[in-house]
Amino acid sequence: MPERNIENDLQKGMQEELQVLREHLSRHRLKRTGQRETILDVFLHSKRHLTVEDLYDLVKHRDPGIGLTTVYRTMKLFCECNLARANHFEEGRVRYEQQYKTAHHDHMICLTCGETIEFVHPQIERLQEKVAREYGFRITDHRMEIYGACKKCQRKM
Amino acid sequence: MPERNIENDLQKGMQEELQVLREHLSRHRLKRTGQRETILDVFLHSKRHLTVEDLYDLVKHRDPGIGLTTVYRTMKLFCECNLARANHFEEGRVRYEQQYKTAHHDHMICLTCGETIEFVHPQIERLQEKVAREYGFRITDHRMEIYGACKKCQRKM
DNA sequence: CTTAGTGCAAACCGTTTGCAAATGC
DNA sequence: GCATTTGCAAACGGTTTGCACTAAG
Repeated sequence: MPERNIENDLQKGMQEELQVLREHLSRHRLKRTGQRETILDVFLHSKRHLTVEDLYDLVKHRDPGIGLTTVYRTMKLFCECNLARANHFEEGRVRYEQQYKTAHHDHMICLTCGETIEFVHPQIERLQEKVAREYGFRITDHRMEIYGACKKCQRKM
Repeated sequence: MPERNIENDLQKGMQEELQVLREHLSRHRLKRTGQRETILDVFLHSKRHLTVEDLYDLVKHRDPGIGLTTVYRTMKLFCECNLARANHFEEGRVRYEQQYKTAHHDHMICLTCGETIEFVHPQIERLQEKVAREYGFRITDHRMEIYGACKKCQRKM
């Protein structure tokens, strides 16, 4: 495994996520590899809602040897340890966002510029739970997306 | 264009949808074909949330000559005239549901048996509009999906 | 030294497209 | 007749898989 300055990582405040990953790996008798930690680092320092391609391009700057397949496999792994979350918006492909210690939120997606506004509305959350209860349904996950035009794009029209 | 018993169609109560289609076609100088009306008929008589493959299999019973491509193209056409609506749930592919004169609703999807419960909650709808307003966002569409285990499947566990 | 992970190329799967033949207008 | 539609096969784009090789434990 390539050298890694862990002190540096700690300073950047990512000790917890790195630890979550390492614990998950050892608990499942999986291996700690340079690729996995590099991808985690890139993922944690990037903005939200990235495609595997996006991530791959960023990762290549750091280590050009890492393959696209590894990024696919690693993002799936991150989902398993709840470091990432896969969003299937209304395009063909998946977009990942950070999940660890990130409060639940919903999305408002501008169809003109693509901007994604995150929001939470506790009352809506409560009502969702109430509806589920009425149907005897046990929630494991939910999503809400509002599509339309953001403030800026409305002005341009 | 193949023969078609329109009286029969009328009895089945689909005159309106058929008319919507025909009007859309003539308004856009498109052509009325047997395939399109057969697919519409199958679509209207089927249950909700069908894959293009599902539809294709059903259509083949009626007219084995119809190609998969035509079903793809036709479902897109139905979406344009608001007879159908495409749902991108958390699988790779699209599922279509009837849209004409169908009230807006959200989905509760059982991850065990795949059952889809439809529901509406006016208060949630109102709150969504309110949130959008707060951000100066103009809604064109929205979706809400709750994933989990339905009543039946919980009992089995 | 055993098992898991990697990178590459090939496979996959839902969907789209190019094209020649068929059909509606 | 002219433009649109059809069905087929081939292309496409995102994702997965098989495999020989490498590296972690």
